[in-house]
Amino acid sequence: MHKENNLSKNQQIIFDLINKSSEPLKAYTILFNVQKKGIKAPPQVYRALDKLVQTGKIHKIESKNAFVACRSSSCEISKATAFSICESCEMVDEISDAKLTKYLSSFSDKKGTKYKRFNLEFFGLCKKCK
Amino acid sequence: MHKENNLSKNQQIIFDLINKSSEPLKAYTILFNVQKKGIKAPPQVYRALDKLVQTGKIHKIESKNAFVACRSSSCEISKATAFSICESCEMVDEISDAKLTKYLSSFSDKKGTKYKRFNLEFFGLCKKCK
DNA sequence: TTAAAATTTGTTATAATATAACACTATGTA
DNA sequence: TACATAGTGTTATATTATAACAAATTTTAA
Ligand SMILES: [Zn+2]
Ligand SMILES: [Zn+2]
Ligand SMILES: [Zn+2]
Ligand SMILES: [Zn+2]
Repeated sequence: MHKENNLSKNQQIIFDLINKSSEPLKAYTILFNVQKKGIKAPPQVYRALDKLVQTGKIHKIESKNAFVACRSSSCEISKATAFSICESCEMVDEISDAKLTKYLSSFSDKKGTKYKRFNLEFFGLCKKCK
Repeated sequence: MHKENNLSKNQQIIFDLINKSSEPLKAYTILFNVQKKGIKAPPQVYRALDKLVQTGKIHKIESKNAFVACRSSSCEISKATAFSICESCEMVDEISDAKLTKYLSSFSDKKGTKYKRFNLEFFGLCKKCK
């Protein structure tokens, strides 16, 4: 019986919470919300988050220290992430743009160096806030 | 006598330190290194950092919670920042690439929304580490 | 020049984010 | 089975960042 790509109990609880959320969740907000399910301490949350990030189920929004579920068809297990972030309402959307992904994935700097991963964060006002 | 775009004493001390550094500096590393100059507490460091970021003299590397001096001719007071980050030696370089800046500054998402600022971080191995 | 306004500083305390370390349990593999 | 790998629970602590308040300095403009 080989291992399916299944999540462990804590990983599933935390993924479900993030996946249902319409906004990025912070680690301690997550902790507070899963305490009734038996997850009581920060390391339990951070370990699950680490694993979910590694496997591309969620992403960390670095400028906010918060986490969102992956919604992209082109991020390719987190090698190529792009987000739009509203500076007014804090809403975050993952950008799925094959052309953008291709452009950045093939980018090479002035020394000709190519990179194996990127993370891009756009800031502005979302449709609702404009 | 109008205000030149000069830095205050603490701002200058902290900028000099970051500017001389060949690697990103963290806030508490900075604090430790400027204590002999009379800057004794975290708020003094964070206030100077905030101001230096606002004025585009330095940038925060979000994935590392660390700060580097601006070295770009095309970041336009931090509206368009791009960095390469070595996953082995932790080296960070600001990318100055007019074409990249132009491409991303004019990017609009599927709803036609444009953004006023972006931050891009590339990850890989630097020349030395390859 | 002088008084109000804005900025910067110094200081103490505390909030928010993240990891170390260790003992133990569950699951996958041979 | 037995070994390895991954996940869990727990306590303590490290790291990053801000709140709040008083004082000093610099800028602006009457
Ligand atoms: Zn994704
Ligand atoms: Zn908004
Ligand atoms: Zn710059
Ligand atoms: Zn390197």
